[in-house]
Amino acid sequence: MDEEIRRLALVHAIRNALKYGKARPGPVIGKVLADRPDLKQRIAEVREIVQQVVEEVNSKPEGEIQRIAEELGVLREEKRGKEERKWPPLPNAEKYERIVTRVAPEPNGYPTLGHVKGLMVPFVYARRYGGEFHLRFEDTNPRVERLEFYDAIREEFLSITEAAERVLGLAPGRWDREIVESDHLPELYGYAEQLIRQGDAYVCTCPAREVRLNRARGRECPHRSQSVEENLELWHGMLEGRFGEGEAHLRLKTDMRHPNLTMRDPGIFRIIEHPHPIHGDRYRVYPNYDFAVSVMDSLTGVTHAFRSKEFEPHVDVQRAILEKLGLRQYEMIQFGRITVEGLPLSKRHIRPLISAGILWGWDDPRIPTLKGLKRRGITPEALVLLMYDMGPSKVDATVTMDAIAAYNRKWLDPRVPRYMFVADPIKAEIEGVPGDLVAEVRVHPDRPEMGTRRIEVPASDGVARVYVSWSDHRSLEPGQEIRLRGLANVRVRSVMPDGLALTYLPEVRTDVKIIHWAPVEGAVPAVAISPTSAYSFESMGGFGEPAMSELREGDLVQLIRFGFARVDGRDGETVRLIRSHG
RNA sequence: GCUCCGGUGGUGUAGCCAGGCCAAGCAUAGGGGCCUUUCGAGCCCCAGACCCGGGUUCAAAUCCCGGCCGGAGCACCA
Repeated sequence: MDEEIRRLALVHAIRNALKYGKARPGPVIGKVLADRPDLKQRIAEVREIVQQVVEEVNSKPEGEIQRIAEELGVLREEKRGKEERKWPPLPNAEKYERIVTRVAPEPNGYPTLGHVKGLMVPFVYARRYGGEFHLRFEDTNPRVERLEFYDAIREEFLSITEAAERVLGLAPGRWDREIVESDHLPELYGYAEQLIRQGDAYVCTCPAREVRLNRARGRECPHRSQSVEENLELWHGMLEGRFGEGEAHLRLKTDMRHPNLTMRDPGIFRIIEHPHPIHGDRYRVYPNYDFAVSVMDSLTGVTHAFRSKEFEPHVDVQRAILEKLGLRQYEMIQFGRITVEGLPLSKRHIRPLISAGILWGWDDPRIPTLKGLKRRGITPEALVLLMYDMGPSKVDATVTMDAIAAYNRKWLDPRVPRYMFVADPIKAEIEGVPGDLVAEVRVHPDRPEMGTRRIEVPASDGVARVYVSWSDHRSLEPGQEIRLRGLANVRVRSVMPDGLALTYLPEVRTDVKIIHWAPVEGAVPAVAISPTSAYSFESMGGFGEPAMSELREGDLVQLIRFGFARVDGRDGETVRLIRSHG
């Protein structure tokens, strides 16, 4: 037994010594105990043995340690995996035969980066557990919901789930079921009536201001003691239109002195006199969030419901509703929200910027709506990777545009074609060329299978003309040798304010400054728009190489020495590009 | 005010619930290098952190107590 401990200690001591030069007893004890938790009972013995072993190891010369390591087959410590730690197992997963998760957005606006977490978390878990995943529209406030948002959510969510399947290797298939909550209104009315009959809900006709005050002070109002008959009568009055909006609402009877404010007789149904995007004027009474979400989750078999953590105080309310209705309970899990540094994420911030004409619309590339990110050239794959790395954690996270760019670059770099785009072009004349020049460039430097492209630069009387960018132009000095990438080496003869005179050099050298260029003949006019903040952008005009005329809207490219960009469209001859990031 | 969460490198975070494979992981920004008739990309390397004080324990980023600082929620909205 002791021999076994000694051996284990030796392995870890050697490993520790290899890693840090000298072994320390503390970590070695830790590792021994991690391997053999049963030894915790005999901690004193273990300590002593480890102490001895570590001393022995440290007294040996390095070569000897190497030799022992080889003999024992001890390898250098490798990095350990951490993926599983970010996505911990679902609580009580074993209690359920089949895991069912859902994402439940309200169709009240265009989805943003914030929605990606709400979608990814339940989606990843459903797939991981081989369970079921639902998309449920929480459309119980017709005043703010619009039909176009249902479609926008479907569309954007689909591109995210598809990207997740590709990138994370999840089983394909978007959501297994789509549920529109408002289709279930009659059913929900039934549950409301059940609560009234049980004496667990009452119709309150106090003005909103008074209700608020009473809840804050823990005071009951007279309606609370109405009889079941009275409440049923009033409830039907609500449904039939005998009350106007704000004149009556149905409240759950719980405890007006409950320490959790949201638990003090919360409202569960209210009147909204506004046509519903799907049902028009058919209904005028709608459940509020707590009622709708808990009953629908329970009814549709959801086992693990995720929501962002500002709903935490509502857990009590929802559990109370389910309990009073005798409906099945399920796991409720909170996660932290995502914000993007320096960018407005909420509709109430974005909307005024659009009406003021500062933003071009909900797909403005400067804002983190999914439409905007897409237009900027941020791929759904990048968002999935980012969100997966962030995990389902409960802390609020602020994402920087830099981080989004880093993930996007990682995804895009090995895939997208390269083009040369010269911003703020300066005309350069190359003298002494032996004839027409031709550059044969790869579409992608590391992927020859993507093919090559010929760029021709015709010469007349020994002179060829190209554009180079202003930023390169101003850094050049007469006499300097540079290379026009893929084309030729040249020596700078003179630098004029609006031009450049170069001399052709026949030999190829790559240990000089290499710059990009575009031929004057056949150059494609282009403009690159760089988002700089939610309120501003920078626009740079220039010329691209001839092949850029074939680019179509939506194409993603890397503009050499300029950055990644997405083709936004075309204004006549001019290609309009949006620079995603560097 | 009440209730609930948090404080980990310059920045954003993982780890904490179940103390020991943590002399603390990842990303970003920074520094250095490599690649080259192709890059501002990529690849490699470096540097850098557990809010403070006390306690429990063989062992604390992790548990407990106190302090300081920050955030969120408190609708007939979701």
